Amino acid sequence: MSARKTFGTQPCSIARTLDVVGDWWTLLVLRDVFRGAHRFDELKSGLGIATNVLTVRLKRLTDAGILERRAYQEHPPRFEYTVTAKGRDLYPVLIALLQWGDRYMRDESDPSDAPPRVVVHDTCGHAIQPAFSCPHCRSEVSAQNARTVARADLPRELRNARSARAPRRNA
Amino acid sequence: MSARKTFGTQPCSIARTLDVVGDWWTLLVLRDVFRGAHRFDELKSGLGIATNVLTVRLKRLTDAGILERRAYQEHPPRFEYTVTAKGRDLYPVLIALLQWGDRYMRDESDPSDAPPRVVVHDTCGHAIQPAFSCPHCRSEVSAQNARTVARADLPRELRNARSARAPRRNA
DNA sequence: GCGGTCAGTTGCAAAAAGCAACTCACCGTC
DNA sequence: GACGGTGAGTTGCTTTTTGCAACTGACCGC
Repeated sequence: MSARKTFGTQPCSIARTLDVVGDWWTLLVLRDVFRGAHRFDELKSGLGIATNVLTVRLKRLTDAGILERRAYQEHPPRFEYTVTAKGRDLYPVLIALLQWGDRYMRDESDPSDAPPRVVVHDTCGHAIQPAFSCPHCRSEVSAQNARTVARADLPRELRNARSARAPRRNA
Repeated sequence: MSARKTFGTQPCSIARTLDVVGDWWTLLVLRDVFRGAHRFDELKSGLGIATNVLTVRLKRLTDAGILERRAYQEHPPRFEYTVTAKGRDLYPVLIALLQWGDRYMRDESDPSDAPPRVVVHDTCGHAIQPAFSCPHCRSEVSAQNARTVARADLPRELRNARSARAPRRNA
């Protein structure tokens, strides 16, 4: 019947997020917007994506409030796409994918196949490898020392994470 | 012609990673394996995924070295799927998706729609919201204060990030 | 020997993706 | 002032992928 199921109704934030950005192209479109490609044609030629697919992706992303579509001239109408605050907050997802790919998806037989992109932290000016860390004890968080549990299973006094506060305007 | 393009040939770690885990189902399968679902049937009924699609996804993930397929009994042959070290390192991707969904994908009109899962850090025992931080200056990394640049564009003395060292066996 | 469980396979219909060609409104230029 | 080029798509057609349902095959308990 349907060629895709919706995950949006699942009571799980991962499923709901994937419902919006979980397909092959969407995150790559976002990656290029982060890198400064804002126009339809830039995205098209940079990604090698079919125009009809790009049209649909851009519409979905703007409908979801992740991108913003703005006319930068009127005659003829021309548009540019920029990330909203909501879209900016997807940056960690891209960083996480980047780091995993850097570690595992390189061609080991090709010595020239170094990761071509590095993350630069403006605050301190260094090329870095950001890592998830615990705001409480500041040590690194990985699948080895963390797990997710149903909120209901947590002892009441440990439910101190204000998970999902209202969308922040800045930072 | 083809209904999907391969990103694996792009010289970009994000693209290469999405080539493996970038579709609608793969990361959800992985999520459930992290949560302790290891058998075909558990995954099937937990996800509501079609069996043929699950078969293909599990095969892709084991071929990619992200999951491991092990017979847990011989007669009749029964298998279980567990994450490898490579698969475990995808945990940050799921965390990143979880946190974004917690912030943006809740139903604001439904007060009972709290995020049902929280991350617990075994090391300190607290429910936490892990954040990407810079190992150098320890401040939070976001799209606001970081960007990716082509490695070649970096001043030589700042190329101090050993990005993508060989796969670690532990931690 | 009957129903139940596990781990799939097979077959078919519907949706999505790829590709190529086309549109429409302008803009610069020869 | 016709000619080519650019930006942002739309349309049409074909190939893949997904969803769904039904079926298989080996065993197990009763």
